[in-house]
Order: sequence, then structure tokens, then C-alpha cells
Amino acid sequence: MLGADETLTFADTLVRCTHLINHVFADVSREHGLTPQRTQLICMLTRGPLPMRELGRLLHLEKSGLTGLVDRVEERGLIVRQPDANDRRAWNLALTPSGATIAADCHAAITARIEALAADIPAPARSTVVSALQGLLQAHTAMTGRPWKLPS
Amino acid sequence: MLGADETLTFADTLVRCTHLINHVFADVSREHGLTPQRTQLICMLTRGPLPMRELGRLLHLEKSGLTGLVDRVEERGLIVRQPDANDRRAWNLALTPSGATIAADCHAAITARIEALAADIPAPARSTVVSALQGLLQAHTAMTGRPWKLPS
DNA sequence: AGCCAATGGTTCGCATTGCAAATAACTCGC
DNA sequence: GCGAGTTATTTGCAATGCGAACCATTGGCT
Repeated sequence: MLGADETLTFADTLVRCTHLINHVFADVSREHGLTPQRTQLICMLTRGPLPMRELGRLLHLEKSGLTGLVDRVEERGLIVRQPDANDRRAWNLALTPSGATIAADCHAAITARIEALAADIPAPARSTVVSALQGLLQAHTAMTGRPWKLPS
Repeated sequence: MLGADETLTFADTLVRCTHLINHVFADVSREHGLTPQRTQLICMLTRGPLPMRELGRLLHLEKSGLTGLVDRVEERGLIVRQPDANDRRAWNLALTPSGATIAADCHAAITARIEALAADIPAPARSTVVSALQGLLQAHTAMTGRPWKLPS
């Protein structure tokens, strides 16, 4: 089974690629002393502070799960909880300097590893892939009403 | 930030897509009463039985973690451990009828959901995406020496 | 003003995940 | 048939993530 290579469907190809990138993500995280979830969290904050509720939506986490994750990442000194000026229930999460550094390092490492794997893909095909997948992301955004962010 | 749309790099696009598909995978799994890991396990077996060591490599799991996962999936009646004729240490894992049914259902549901998101991508772009990403998968295979399987 | 539903977070209990190290059973080369 | 390497299991542990109960605050409604 799985001879030289069979013809994969579009969906199957995407799913396999997803699992490959998952492991790239996990490997890089581990090399930086982080779990994938923590890496994902700090990468979400590279564009600026976010309230927890927003992070929960982006990460698809229930609030209880997010509380724990934030606790652990804060203990490690990568983020801080800041009170929200307009709502005394809410907290804004911001990267500390070391958190920002690590987030940037992880993002760079992940990008580098993917670029290495994609080195043989010609430029025109690359840009086709980018626009096609962005269409896919937008289709999801349109369906759920919320944009899909991540690394940077 | 993130106005109408910024220009994402190839790697960033792939990473965002990865997280989107992760959640598609998780959602479908949950709707079938499974965790993503269990779904992934049974999907790996749709092409036929595999020894545990092979599954461990495909899933990137340490053997101890795999033992536990297999235990739980077997308890649920989706797979069975079969003794290996040639090696009395080894076990082959095979889907039960109900396991095969659920695996096929999950695979179909995931494919359908991705196809729905990709409905607006023109056919030529699709095939470009497929061949580009397969190149990426092969680059990884060449680097690590092991093929990358999944769903079907 | 006063009340009440909805919202943002936390806490608790729980099952699952996944690693590492130690152990047992077996295979294979010498 | 000895010893090294391989396959799987067990144990202990930290992290993940859900659900439900709970508290404080907000905001609408009267």
C-alpha cells in the first residue's frame, strides 16, 4: 500500500500537511522549552495585548482551560496580566520582553523549517498556494464570523 | 492590525491553515464521540493492520504513550490487538467492523468540511496546491526517511 | 435607584495526553 | 546459547482541556 505514490485528494493532502506542520510546531516549541500550546499563546500576542476572552476565541479554548494555560505561561515570565481600564472583570494579556523574544525566535524557527521543506517549490506555485489557502481561511472566517489569526 | 488583509508569507499561511484544519479535525472527532488522537489512530488503520511500532512512528508517539492510547481505543471496541505471527513480542492492530465504520465516517466528514471551505478555489489552483504540498511532504520524507501517512 | 440577566474569570474535579525511566519478553548475530 | 538490541508494558508525572459551580462586574430595563 502507498506505492511510489498514489493520487491524494485535495483534502487528504491538506490533512497530511497539517499533521506535518503540527510536528514542526511541536519540535520547535520543545527546542525552546515550551509546549505547543504555550508557543501558540505567545505567538498570538506578538501583534499586541489581547483580552483573555479574545484569546479564548482565537485558540478555541474554554475559559477554564485558558485560565490554566495563562497561569503557567505567566509563571514562566513570558506574559503578564494587566487590568483592563474599561472593565474591572477583564484582563489584558501582554508579552514581557523575554516573552516577545521567545515568540519571535519560535516564529522565525518555524518559518525557517517550513521554508527549508518548501525550497523546491517554484515561486509561481507558492503564490498560488498562498492565495488558494487564504481563500480557504477567508471562507472559514465568513462562515464563523471571526478572523483567524496566528503567528504574526 | 490585520486590516482588510495583509500579505502573509508562505509559511504563515500554512501555519494558519494548519490550525484551522486542526480544529476541523477536532470538531469532527468530537461529533463522533472521539478525541482527535483516537480519530487519527483509527484513520491510520483504514489501509490495513499495522504493528504498534509502525503506528508509533507515524503518530510520532513514544511507545508508552501509544500503549495507553491503544488501550483506550481498544476498550471502546474500535480496534483489536492481534499477535504477530513472526514476532511474539509484537502486536498488530486492526480495525473492528465498527472501528472501520467510524473511521470512514470521520474521514468523509473531514473531507466534506474541507471541500466546503475550498469550494471557491478554482480547479487549476487546487491541483497546483496538491502538487506543491505533496512536494513539501516528500521533502520531509526525504529528510527523515519515513513516509507520512494519514487518513486514507 | 434597583433588579436581573449576561459576561469575564477563576476554581474544582475529572479524563486524556504524552514523556521518561524501569522492566519483561523476545529476536538475532556471533 | 550468550548478549545486545528491539517490542511492548508499567509506573509516575506534568500538562491539556472540558464542564459545572461560583464570584464580581456590567448593562439594560423599569
